[in-house]
Amino acid sequence: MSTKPKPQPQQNHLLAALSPEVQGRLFPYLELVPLPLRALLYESRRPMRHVYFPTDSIVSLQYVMENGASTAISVVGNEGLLGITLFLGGETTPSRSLVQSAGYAYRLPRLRVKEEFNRHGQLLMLMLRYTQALITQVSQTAVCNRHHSIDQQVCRWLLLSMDRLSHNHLTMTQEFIGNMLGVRREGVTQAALKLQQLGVITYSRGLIKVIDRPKLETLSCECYSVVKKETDLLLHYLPQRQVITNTDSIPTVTLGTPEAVRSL
Amino acid sequence: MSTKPKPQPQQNHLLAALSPEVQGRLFPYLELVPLPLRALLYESRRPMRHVYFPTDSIVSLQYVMENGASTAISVVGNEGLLGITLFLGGETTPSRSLVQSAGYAYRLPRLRVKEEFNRHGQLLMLMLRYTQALITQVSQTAVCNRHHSIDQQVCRWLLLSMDRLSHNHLTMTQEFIGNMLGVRREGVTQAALKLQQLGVITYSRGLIKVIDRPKLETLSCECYSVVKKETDLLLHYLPQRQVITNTDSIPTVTLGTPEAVRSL
DNA sequence: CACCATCTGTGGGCTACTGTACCGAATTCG
DNA sequence: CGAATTCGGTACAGTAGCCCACAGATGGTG
Repeated sequence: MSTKPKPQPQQNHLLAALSPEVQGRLFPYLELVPLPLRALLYESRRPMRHVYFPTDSIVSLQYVMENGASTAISVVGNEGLLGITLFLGGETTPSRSLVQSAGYAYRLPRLRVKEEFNRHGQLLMLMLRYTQALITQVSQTAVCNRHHSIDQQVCRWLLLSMDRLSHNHLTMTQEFIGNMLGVRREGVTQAALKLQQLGVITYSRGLIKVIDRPKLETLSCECYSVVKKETDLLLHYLPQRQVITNTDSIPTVTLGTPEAVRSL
Repeated sequence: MSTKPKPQPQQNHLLAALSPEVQGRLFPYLELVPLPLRALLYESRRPMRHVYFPTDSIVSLQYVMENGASTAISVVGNEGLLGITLFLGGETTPSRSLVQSAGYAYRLPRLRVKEEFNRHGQLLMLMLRYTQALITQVSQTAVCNRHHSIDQQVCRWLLLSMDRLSHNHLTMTQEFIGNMLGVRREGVTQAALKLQQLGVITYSRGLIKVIDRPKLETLSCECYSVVKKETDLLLHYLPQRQVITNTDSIPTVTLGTPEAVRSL
């Protein structure tokens, strides 16, 4: 606890893009929470209490069917937020939010979001833009599920996950990837074997290292680049974008409550 | 042209849900446009000029891949609108909008939408709610593409389309349904044959009649009902919902310009 | 060190869907 | 009316992914 640097709100692109004025209003209410692997941020059809802004964690939106099979419909990292439902007006969703890569997130109580939302300023605009990027991702998942091979989908998944981390390795088992893509573990094994033989990745017991990222991109289907480009377009050229320069200038308030998060 | 009743703005659920005040501001700018079968409202990645509110037409959001294969990612009828991008802030999308069932829509120039949007009132709220319903539909398409059989998906498609019409027949060929679902025409033929043998539908040369709707629902996967329930929840219990009583009390202004719409 | 749980690799049989090809029936159009 | 086009039905071989079962490998734990 003493060695690791504490994540800063600005590591989340959306929070970073807010003007100092809005940051000043909101940041005092931000609460830093650790997101352990496989924690559930939201259960499906349950009311949500916070909006989460990941700093170094990755969270998947996942739909679980009546028979228990599941599919991830999108991936959210420090480029986005969880809980769009709260400002879209629905309160709940059919999907749930599952932590796919452990890390931290800042969260904001529902009430604060709505309050800021009603000022109709930057936060609204940002959230709406992000919503569109998310829709693109969900759409492309639908397309990919229909038309592309498991091999291609594994590539897409690795790339999407990598983009949301600052290093070239992922901690996830083939079984887990299978759950996310909605395919069998054996299918993922076959895909992983091929990628390893091609010298694109190496892996062992849940630790995947990406060696040749450019090649990984060529092996993926177009779905990855469509999502990537669209997300960059919508979120990377934001007004007021702040680069993280001095990491200790902004006060963060409460330290996390793990047990509040962990529900499975 | 003389016999058919002219569609009224209130046939669109979203327009109908607006208060008289907002209606008074917006309706003078509504333009009625006919949407012929297979017209393209928006081409992918092209700027949009209007938001469309279908009255009795159905429009599909469709993604076309580099190799020409396509998949519909959602269906929009009089419960919704086309052009969410315009208020989400993105201006364009990777998907295109294709008329799936001919009819009419009212459209509003981009500028008017933004103007009304900036008032941060009902229209914003409505659009956001609809956006969430749309996300649900796209998500469920992704799930369905992954896990369900062509038979089930055809059922889902028929039901989603039926819900957006006021009668029990659909005008679409098996080839067309194949394009929408992203499967071969032959697969749709097999599914249609089964449904006909079960006495659920009859069809001939692009005209499908649904005879036993309850049975159709049981044959569909859960994806249909998830979308249906979520949409009802979000949009059917809207504040200020107006029932259409007198159809000629509200003035509509301009008559449509077909050639402006037809781009394929 | 021995054990155990977890993770990964492999094989056989099965099914749904694909690609291709062809044909008849219905409808439209010159 | 005859030709052309569209729509729907059928057949067959090929394959990707599924279900099931089992086995080897790795790493943590008592």
